[in-house]
Amino acid sequence: MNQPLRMTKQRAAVAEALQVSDEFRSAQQLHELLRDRGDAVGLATVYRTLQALADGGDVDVLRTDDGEALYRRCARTEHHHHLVCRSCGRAVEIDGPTVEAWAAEVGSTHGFADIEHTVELWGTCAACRASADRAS
Amino acid sequence: MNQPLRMTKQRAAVAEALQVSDEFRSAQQLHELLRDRGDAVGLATVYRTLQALADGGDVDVLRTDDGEALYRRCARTEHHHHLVCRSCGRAVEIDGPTVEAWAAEVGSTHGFADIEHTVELWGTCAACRASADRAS
DNA sequence: ACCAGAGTGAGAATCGTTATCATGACTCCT
DNA sequence: AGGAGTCATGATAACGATTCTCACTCTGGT
Ligand SMILES: [Mn+2]
Ligand SMILES: [Mn+2]
Ligand SMILES: [Zn+2]
Ligand SMILES: [Zn+2]
Repeated sequence: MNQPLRMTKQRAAVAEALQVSDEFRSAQQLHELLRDRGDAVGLATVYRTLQALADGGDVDVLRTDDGEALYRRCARTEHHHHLVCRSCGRAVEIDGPTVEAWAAEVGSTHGFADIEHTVELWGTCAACRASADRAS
Repeated sequence: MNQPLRMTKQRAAVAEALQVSDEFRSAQQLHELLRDRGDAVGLATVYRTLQALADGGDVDVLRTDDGEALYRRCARTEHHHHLVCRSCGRAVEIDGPTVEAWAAEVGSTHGFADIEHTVELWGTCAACRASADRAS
């Protein structure tokens, strides 16, 4: 039922690139990153691989304010949320202890089913704040 | 400094369309809706108007899982969140009493500044559930 | 009525993402 | 090793949402 999912050097390269950085990256950023590093991989393959990883729950995906998808290999595989730096993508994994229950309750209270929730925090990390100061 | 913002029949039509429905709608949906209703408005104008309304805080914007922007004129103008039906866009305005404080705290704890948060709940409303049953 | 300038809209241009499809790589069998 | 069958890749075309252009049309104030 499930395709074998072969391990190719391309897929390995994409996975590697994700391991390395702790930041959320777009498909295109990863594509460039790989090109620069020498492990050129077709853009289409980058997208395909990311999608596969996302479907398998191996990478987290979130959307920028303007709709661009960002990917990150998180340390934790269980459900969690993020505090992401708007300018560099650096992210911290966080829990919303109360949020989980609250979401489910609010949902059923209003007669909705199959509730899912989106909870992401955005901010500017200390490092980016520092370099912004330097530039002013 | 701020342009006058003239009232044209197009802007009125878009605003009207938003008043009417209680559901989150995409720019294109609104465009069609207006065309059908007789008040044809150029797609570009629909986008421009929605953007202006959003900037002015008069409509709320949220992003679909696949990045499409949805707009809704909410009853409340203060900060709030939504429980949205995945299939019809119907939405309920909700508060995340604890969430607000939690978000700010988590942010500063990790050295992030200018914290913003995204909290949206998705589900299937009772009405859509009913019509889904009927179809099976 | 008149005019300066904001607003409009058809269509071109962007841009992220997905679909095609011919070519290449891998697996398994003989 | 040789070959069939299958999955994967990648250049490129296609898409879909959104934005940009720019010539033309209104609005609002005098
Ligand atoms: Mn959660
Ligand atoms: Mn909030
Ligand atoms: Zn940063
Ligand atoms: Zn519904």
